[in-house]
Amino acid sequence: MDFSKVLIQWYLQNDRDLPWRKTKNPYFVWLSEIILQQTRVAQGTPYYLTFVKEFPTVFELAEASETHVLKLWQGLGYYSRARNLHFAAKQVVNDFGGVFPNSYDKIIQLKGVGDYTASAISSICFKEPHAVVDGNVYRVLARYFNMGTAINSSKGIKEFKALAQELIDPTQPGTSNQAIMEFGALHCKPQNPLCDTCPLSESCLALKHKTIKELPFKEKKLKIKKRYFNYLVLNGEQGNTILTERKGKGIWQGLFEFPLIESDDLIDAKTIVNTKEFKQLFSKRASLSLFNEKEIIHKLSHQHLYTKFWIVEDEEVVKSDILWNKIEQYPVPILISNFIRSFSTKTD
DNA sequence: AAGGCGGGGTA
DNA sequence: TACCCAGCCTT
Repeated sequence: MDFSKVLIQWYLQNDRDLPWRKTKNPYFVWLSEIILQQTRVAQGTPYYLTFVKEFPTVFELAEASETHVLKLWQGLGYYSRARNLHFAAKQVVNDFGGVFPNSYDKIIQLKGVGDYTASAISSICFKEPHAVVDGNVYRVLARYFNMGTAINSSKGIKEFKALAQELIDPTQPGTSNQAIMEFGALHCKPQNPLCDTCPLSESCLALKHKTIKELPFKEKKLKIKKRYFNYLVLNGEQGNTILTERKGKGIWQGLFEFPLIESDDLIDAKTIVNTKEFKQLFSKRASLSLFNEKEIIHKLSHQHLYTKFWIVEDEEVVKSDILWNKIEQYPVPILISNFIRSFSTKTD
């Protein structure tokens, strides 16, 4: 039995019961694929259920506000996915007449859809023989064929895609694609793969050459940057505070946060009070107190945020129209969400 | 071709 | 701590 046949056989006996597998509606499959990009099934599943319920068709999603979409996405990370999802819903309505595109070439025109996602949707929903190559596929192929090519090099990307394309079962591309991914997720795992009970162990070259632990190979590691965030949290007498929306490039675009002063290093209250930003927002009689003695280190995949929350009391503050009891309407990063929870707990 | 983009699970 | 997760976009 050849490679794909073995995996499909394994898949039919071991597949998980996941909500998006109950449908071939491309809108739902698309939702699941975007949500699951760089995201574990366990983390993404509740978000999928929320989105399906809130936006039963692409029309509801297209007509929603971006803030609403981001609010439902809050906590899932990689927020450009949510903005692109919303944009793509409008593409489906405006460019495709509200009918979800039915081929790889059309699907990949949607914002936020690359080769992987277009291959997944077109194979699962429309039986087009496009092989998916996600993190699971890289791992399974690198090990089974003992391939040392870096999976994050342009050479590796082409090589693995071509190999996956050769191996796919063209008579059932959707099942074939899901089989190799599910096998990578559950059996040929990153750490401690289950080689003892592997249906491919007889012919797995990495197992034979004892290179399982080295594969798949990835080039270099990214360097983590340190940043220092000082949030100015107005604790207004009228139950009011200030939030601002992050715009432009960088992290958390479209999400809300308290007024932020970023510095090159840890700074004290006196330094903050003397900044232009602080003087613009608050009066001279404003008082400042540190909420967290030890800075909170919020870790993103590419930067560490050393964060202090400063509580500001100011009777004469001018621009403050956000009410604490409405603050949950705004999409905020987890860092801010965690603070709001501990702050409101403390002041209750 | 390289860098940016979250948050959480696992060992 | 280090790695990785149903990747994509911008420069």
